[in-house]
Amino acid sequence: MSNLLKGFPVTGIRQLADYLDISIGTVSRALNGKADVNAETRRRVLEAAEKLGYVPNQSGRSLRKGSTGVVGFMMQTGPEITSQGDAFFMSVFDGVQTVLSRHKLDLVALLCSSNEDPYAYLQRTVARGFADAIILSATRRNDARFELLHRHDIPFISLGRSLTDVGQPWIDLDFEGMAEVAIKRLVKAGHRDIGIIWPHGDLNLGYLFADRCREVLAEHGLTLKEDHIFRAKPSEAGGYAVAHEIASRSPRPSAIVLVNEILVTGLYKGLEDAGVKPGKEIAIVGRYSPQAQFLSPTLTCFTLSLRDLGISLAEHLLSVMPAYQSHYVGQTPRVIWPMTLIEGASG
Amino acid sequence: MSNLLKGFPVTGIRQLADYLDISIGTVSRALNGKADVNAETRRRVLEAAEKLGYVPNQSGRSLRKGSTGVVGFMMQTGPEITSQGDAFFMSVFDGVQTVLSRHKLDLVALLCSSNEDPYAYLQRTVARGFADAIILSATRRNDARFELLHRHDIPFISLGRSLTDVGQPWIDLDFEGMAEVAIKRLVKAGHRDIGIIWPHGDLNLGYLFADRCREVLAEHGLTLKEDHIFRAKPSEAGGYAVAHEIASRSPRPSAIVLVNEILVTGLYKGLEDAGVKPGKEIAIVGRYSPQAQFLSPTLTCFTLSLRDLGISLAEHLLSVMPAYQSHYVGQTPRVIWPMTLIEGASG
DNA sequence: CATACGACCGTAATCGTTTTCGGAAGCAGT
DNA sequence: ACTGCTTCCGAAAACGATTACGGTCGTATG
Repeated sequence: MSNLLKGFPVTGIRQLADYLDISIGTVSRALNGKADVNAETRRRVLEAAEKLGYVPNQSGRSLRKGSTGVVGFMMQTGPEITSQGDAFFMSVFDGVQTVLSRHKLDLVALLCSSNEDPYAYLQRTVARGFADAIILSATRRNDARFELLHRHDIPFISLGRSLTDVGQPWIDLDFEGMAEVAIKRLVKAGHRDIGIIWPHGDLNLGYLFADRCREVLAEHGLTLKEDHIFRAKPSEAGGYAVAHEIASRSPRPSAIVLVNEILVTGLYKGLEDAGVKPGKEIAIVGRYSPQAQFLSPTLTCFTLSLRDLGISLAEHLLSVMPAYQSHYVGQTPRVIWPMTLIEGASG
Repeated sequence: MSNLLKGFPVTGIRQLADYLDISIGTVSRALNGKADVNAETRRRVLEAAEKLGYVPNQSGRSLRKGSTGVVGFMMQTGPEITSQGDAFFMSVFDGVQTVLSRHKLDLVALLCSSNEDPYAYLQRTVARGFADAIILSATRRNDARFELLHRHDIPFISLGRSLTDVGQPWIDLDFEGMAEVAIKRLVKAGHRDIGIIWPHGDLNLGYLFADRCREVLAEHGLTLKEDHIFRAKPSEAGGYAVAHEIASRSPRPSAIVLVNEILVTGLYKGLEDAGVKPGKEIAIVGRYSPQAQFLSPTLTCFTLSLRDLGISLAEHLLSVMPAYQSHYVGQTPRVIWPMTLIEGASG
């Protein structure tokens, strides 16, 4: 009762029940909108809860229910790890959340530090019962995390395909379509020797992209030379470094296509410093990013609505969460997300 | 027992205890490193837990203990919200985590969507008992979140000062020092009419920075003209837009100082498009960001180690968490984080 | 031999919810 | 008056962990 006097938030359903002089069962039912509770009683409970600032304890609730009401978005921290910048994820998060909040779900980012194994991290968090569902990013060529979540029967969706397939939904950007459009455009412009920048590590998108590039080039009787496949760290500095490699290769490719959005800034500068003018002596086609539009010459790039991507991720995730699949129980959704070309002066 | 046969992770302490044929109490004590358990027994428990992949359920544990073992980093999502560049948060997170993981604490990002009130969001998450401690960012001039957390007696630290003071620790970048060094440098170079770009919204750092600029200018017999204080949205596009305002003002300031790191890209481009060459017809001093180093002329800017900042945040946070203040119980830490000048060609 | 003590472990209470089950009361129909 | 049905609510059993408490050994001490 002391809390009540101090105007403090009430700390348990017990206190609230005592205050109203009814049982905790009824209070719980009233709060959760169950059927068999008198309208007047419900009103009193709701009113008192509001007045006293009562909020159910999440631990107790999720212990009993076996679900937590939170969705985790797993990502790796560290400057050199993530292939995307803050802005990328912030926008996607925002989309995810607008959907989740309609279902009273909360989104948290599960931050796996750069010196911890992602698989072990994920194992720990799912075993702890932290989240009801998970969104994966930075999908690897073969991604053991898929199997882990599948074994634990945790609903999840991944941003990105993998060779590992456990029947889960995924959404992936259309890197193959991008490869096709980009290569055809460059070939049409007369380029015969096109290089690509391979994204770092073992991300699956690298393979998808490179393979499709090869195919399209082959359709035009061209090949992707092995030494015109460049590796770069996913950072501005990585772009700068790889620029010098590109510039010094002989023969030098006349055009470069890349899927990473943040290293293009460094790439431009590096090429300029090496005396190879982007857009004039070497064509560049890349991905849109907020700063890409301020490069000169303007970057020819592929763009998409990140917020819409987030919305779609959340909706498809909900469709595989048993407790939430209200609308949609069709095929496991696998979406290849289209990107649109912004024609710039760079290629 | 069925789970055991399938090689599945064990799902409760009960199963583990049955498997070992000892009581759950002993298992718990063994796992938590309590004193009165036989060394051999402890070894068996640890081994079995490892083998069977047992991890304590977080809900049960935190219900009993009253703490969750997670630290929340609150941030707002949405493309236009975050005023930081690229991998700002990723780097800070990484630093925070290296410290927290040593104490078996996990970091999660609490993502407040752009269409939810931050105060309400925070209220909800603390009431749910989600995190043991909180790190706040995007500190406002007057920040009610401080009072909220203080009322609920939740340990927290903020990245950024506020006029609201409830005795909590904070760490803030040395915007005043930056103002001082930047202004003095520009004055020394002959500038007499210096303008600034005000960061968006009601962030406290805007006031701190502007006030100190005024003071330092006054020391040199100069003033900060009202119409040379420019407002811009914290984005590349915002920088582009404000560039035209700056270019068309008459008289036009001969130098600009700004604290936001991401709008400088747009600013450069905007000024160029308006025919005012950065570094030649107008000096610019700003903040370092990964892409700033690739501007030309190179940006004169202030930099810091984001990872170290994260480490410091975590350490100071621990020092106000009763269960963790092993080392440090001195004064409430308030740190003004120094930044170092990188001399560029822009000003 | 009796006692005390330390080492180890099992029992059971506890944390705050949700939910099942059954009971009480009221009402209608026979 | 008896039965059956609704409507509402209370009692109590979970959920999975931690921990206070007490009990059972063996061993040392007098």
